[in-house]
Amino acid sequence: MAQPKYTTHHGMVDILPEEVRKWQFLENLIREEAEKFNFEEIRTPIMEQTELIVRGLGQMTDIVSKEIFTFSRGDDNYVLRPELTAPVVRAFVEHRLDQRGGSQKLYYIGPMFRAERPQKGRQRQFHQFGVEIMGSSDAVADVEVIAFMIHICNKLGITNTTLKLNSIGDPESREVYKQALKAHLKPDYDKLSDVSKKRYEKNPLRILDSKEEEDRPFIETAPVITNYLSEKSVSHYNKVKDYLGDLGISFTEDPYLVRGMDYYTETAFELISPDLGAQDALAGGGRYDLLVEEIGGLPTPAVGFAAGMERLFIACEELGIELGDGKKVDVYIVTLGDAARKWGLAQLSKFRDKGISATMDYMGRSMKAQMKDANRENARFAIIVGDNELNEGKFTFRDMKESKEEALSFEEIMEIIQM
RNA sequence: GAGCCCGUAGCUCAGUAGGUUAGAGCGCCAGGUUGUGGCCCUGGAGGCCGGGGGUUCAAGUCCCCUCGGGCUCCCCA
Repeated sequence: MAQPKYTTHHGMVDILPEEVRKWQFLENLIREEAEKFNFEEIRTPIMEQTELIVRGLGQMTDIVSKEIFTFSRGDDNYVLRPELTAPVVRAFVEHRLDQRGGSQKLYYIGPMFRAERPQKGRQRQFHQFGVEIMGSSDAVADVEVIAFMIHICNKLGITNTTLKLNSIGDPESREVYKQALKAHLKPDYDKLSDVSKKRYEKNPLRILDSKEEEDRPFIETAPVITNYLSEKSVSHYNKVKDYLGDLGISFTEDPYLVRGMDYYTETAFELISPDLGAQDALAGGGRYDLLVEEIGGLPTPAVGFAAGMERLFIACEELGIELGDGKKVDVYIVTLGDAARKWGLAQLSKFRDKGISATMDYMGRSMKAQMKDANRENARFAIIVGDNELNEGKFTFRDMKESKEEALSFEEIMEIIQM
């Protein structure tokens, strides 16, 4: 096919009507279930101040250093939001949501932007939903967040996932661990893979995540972060595991699980699916007890997660799960001649006023073509109108599924459809 | 930023060792049924074979460049 003159930007996709049905289904599900958990929706702008994202996620993170879309206008620096935790925290601080009392339970759905090379389960504009609980340091909050994440997957029918769990403690103990890890790797530095060498100074924790075969022996013998946690961190982590057990949520402890944003503390988790290909994380999250203060608010512990909506669709697809219904309409008015056409147009609003969906042909086509169209639109009923019907006040009312029809007055037709 | 694979109708794809006006199925439009869908039959529209250059008497088919897409590494949802 000749390439069209105008196309979407690289990594950005149109969502066409058939697909939108799935999206609406998922969005509705998320909203319904979030309400059951007593989360409230929050919506923030697509663009934020660049400084917020840089400070929030960390200057050295991959997202900030190479994946954000930024531009400026006058003195203002804009960034297309790459995630929503930092913006939600910004809103929390800006509007003093802490003053509403108690802990704040928020959820969100919307597009995010990262300038990466697209591949399966990865786009430059993609969609996430997620929740944030702000103000509680209790392990109950961690577990509710995780429970909601799993709950949505279960509702969709995605049950073959693995919950990976870890605690990365507080910054102080993490720093101690980092030094211990580097000390462990130093003698064998030359044998490490190239990527791991680069990470050695920049972000040694990520070496634990390495998929390179040559790093294996050194990772296996490496010290484990769990042994470097403070008493408080250990206690918190144990409670999380305990409560998860009470809820019957199984998990796999992964002491090598390290997440990408600097703001994470204590609990870290990921939900992995075997159906996603290389990008196997359906959702991920954790605690960020220091972020609110970092952004200028009062010290406020918080925990949250984000899930990739496109990835949920991929998982559903692989599992053969169909989301949403096909298109359909209650009534299709088939008209013959100008008078019938005029009449049909006027009746449409009468149906719609009663909550009945109705449509008709806009192209002045033959009756056969209109019937074909009614079939394609999945109409439940067709009303056929010509001069005869108009004169007699009786219309041909056809049940498309049953292939039965009879002559009825408009009032009788209304009555039947409303049943 | 690096690597691998792929670009023929709206969609899924055929196109023989390079050789006359480029094909199929589905979809779309119309007719077969002078006022009736889903099945069937017939016909039609729709392709500068992603674009440019080269080799050749001849290129969808071979070579180079370029654009676009997919997947992978890195990293993340």
